Amino acid sequence: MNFSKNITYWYSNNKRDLPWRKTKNPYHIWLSEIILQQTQVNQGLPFYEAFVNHFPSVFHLAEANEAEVLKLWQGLGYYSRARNLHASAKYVANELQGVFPNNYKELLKLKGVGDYTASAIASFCFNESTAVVDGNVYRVLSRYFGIDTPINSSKGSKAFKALAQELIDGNNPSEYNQAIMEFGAIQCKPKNPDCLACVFQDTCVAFNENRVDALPVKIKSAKAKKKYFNFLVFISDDGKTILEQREGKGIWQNLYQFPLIETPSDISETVFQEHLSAHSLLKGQDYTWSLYNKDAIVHKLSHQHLYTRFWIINIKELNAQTIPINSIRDYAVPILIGNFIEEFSF
DNA sequence: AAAACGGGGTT
DNA sequence: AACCCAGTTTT
Repeated sequence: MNFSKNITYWYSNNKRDLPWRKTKNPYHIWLSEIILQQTQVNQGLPFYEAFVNHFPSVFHLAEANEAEVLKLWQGLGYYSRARNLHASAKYVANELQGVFPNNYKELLKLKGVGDYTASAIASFCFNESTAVVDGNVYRVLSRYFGIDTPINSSKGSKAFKALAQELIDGNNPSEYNQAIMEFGAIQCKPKNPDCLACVFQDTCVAFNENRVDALPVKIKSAKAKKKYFNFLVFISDDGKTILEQREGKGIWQNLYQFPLIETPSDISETVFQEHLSAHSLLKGQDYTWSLYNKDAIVHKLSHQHLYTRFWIINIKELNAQTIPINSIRDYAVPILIGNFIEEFSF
């Protein structure tokens, strides 16, 4: 029994029952793969159901507004995935008459579809023998073969892709690709893998050399930078507030937020008062304000730690583009804002 | 080659 | 606090 046969057999006995495993429809597989990028199955599952229900076909998705797509994506993170998903849906619907590309090379042309996702769709839907290499595959291969090349180096990504491609079962690339990922997800886990009940115990290099905990090797990323966000939650006497759409580069592109004052460090109420006095929206206006959260809310992204304060500003009238507070839940917002909206009694 | 890009779960 | 997740794109 070789590696591929063994792992495919393990899969047939241990795989989870997941909705995208009941279909070969490339639209559904594509949706699931984009949603699952850097996202655990349990987190992605409800979003997959929501997208399939809300957009039953690629044409429904293509005809939606980006705002609607972002709203449904709210809370899942990496919002470029949603923007690229929508752009690619338009491309498939309008340029390809709704017919998905049926091979790795053409799939790679879709925005948001890289090497992993193109390989996944090509193999799952069209039985093309292209190996997937995701975080699970890196872990399983580095341990089984005892490879300590950093998985996130360019040398490593090429080497592991080549190895995976050598190992793929050409007779059943779909099952094999899913098998090695599932094996990594539920048995050859990052921490406390179940080596004592592993079918590869005899031949796993890491297990036999006691190097399981040392593999895979990964180059450490830079520490997260701290940022200081002050959100201005305006409340007018006639029930309105202000939401602004984020634009340009950076986090949360095209999502909405309360007007933001970013400062180089955490600020006191005294310093905040100075910012407010200089604010264009409030020139010559009567208003009262209060700080919602005495301790900064720390919102942790992979590369930034956001120290956040919400400042409530009551004002008679707003001379700016406003929205009715009772429609605030229609807008796609970062979960940091969404949590505040749910928590705060307007 | 390195950094940017979210949010949630585990250890 | 560090690490990980069915990665991709930009710098």
